[in-house]
Amino acid sequence: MARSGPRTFDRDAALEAATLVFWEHGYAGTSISQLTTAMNINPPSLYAAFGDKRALFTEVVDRYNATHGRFMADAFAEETTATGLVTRLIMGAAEHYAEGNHPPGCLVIAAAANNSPSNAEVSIDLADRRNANRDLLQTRIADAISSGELPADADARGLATYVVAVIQGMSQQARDGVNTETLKMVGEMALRMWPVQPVSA
Amino acid sequence: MARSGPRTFDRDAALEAATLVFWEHGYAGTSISQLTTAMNINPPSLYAAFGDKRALFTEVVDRYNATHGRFMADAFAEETTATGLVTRLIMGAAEHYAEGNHPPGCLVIAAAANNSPSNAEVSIDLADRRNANRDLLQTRIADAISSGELPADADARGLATYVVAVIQGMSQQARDGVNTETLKMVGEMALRMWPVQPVSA
DNA sequence: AAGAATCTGTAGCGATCGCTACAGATTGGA
DNA sequence: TCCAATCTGTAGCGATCGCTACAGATTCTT
Repeated sequence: MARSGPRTFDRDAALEAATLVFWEHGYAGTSISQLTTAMNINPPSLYAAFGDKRALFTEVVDRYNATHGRFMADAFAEETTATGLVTRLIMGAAEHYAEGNHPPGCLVIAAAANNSPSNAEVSIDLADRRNANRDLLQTRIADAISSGELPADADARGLATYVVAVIQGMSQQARDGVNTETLKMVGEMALRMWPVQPVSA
Repeated sequence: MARSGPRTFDRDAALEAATLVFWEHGYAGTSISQLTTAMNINPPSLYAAFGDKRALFTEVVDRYNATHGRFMADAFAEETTATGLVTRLIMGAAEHYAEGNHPPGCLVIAAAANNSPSNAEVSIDLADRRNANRDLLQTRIADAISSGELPADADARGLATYVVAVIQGMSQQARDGVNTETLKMVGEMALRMWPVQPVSA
């Protein structure tokens, strides 16, 4: 491998490799040694290209949201009704969380679950992102209530928290080995309590 | 503190202190130093009384199930119908997961979410316990289907996985700051899709 | 009364952690 | 052509990790 001149490793491929390791083991369960082995670079290259472990992790989370977890942002961007959005979020989780060609579940939910006090900021960052998603969903549901799409007595916060809880539970079940078929069944059951049923295509 | 003779620290109180630290930070996020500070003993006392970090963690999990998480075992032991059992499990989670006088959520769900390969057995142990709970619930639901309590076309595995996913999601939401009132709302929504509604007392 | 057993505190072990100093070596610009 | 800039590899830093050797000191048994 070259020892000078333009960077010779594929930064994007290295970042994807780091994503898989953090996704499986979490921030606290992943060492620099594991990362450099997976990324096929040495520590000084990791630090030169990414900053430090925490900066790399932040970039990994951004990348995850732009790739593997993109179905959520797409659902928010493309669905115009709360019912369509929620259906797509839940069934998207069912479809993606146990695909088998990457670690199961969701990185944003799982990767900072256990941290020491010295790494608390990592956990807080991911909690903030999850809560921002729930708040966005709550806003969409509140809009649907205001527009008459959902019943006036529906509770936006409760519904948003329920949907997020179901998705987070599906992530955990996927990590516990549950397959896509069962996750889809869970998704369908979860949607049975939705105030209005989506029109079948 | 005495330096000989009968053990002078309260083993049970020390174990409870360790439970709280593992519950909040998880196995990988908790150091021996944090444990000995919380338990108010020195490392040799910890090792003499509990074995090693992993053995202590196993004992902590047993203690958690016998105390804070006891509502689940009680529900299995005392409810005679699947509908009563599921209602009690979900509403018990809502009631207990955000009490405020201990870390939020469920230790069995959260405390081994991130581990390095060298600690994989810790994660496997907790996953096995969670899956054993889901399997037990599936058995109870299957029995209810056989006995006619639930419709013949109900899917025991799907229902059990749904219930466990909801409980796990509620644990994660509690850890993300959601309060008991909202968790109860989520529990009630989750139960709306149950094949039969419980008779109100 | 004395000694064995036991519990505890102090100090520190070897290993691993996140990270970096420094040198090798290539590329590109002056 | 030469030198600055940059990337990389090797070796290893200080700190922290899980854990323990050893000594202090009390209790209990003989």
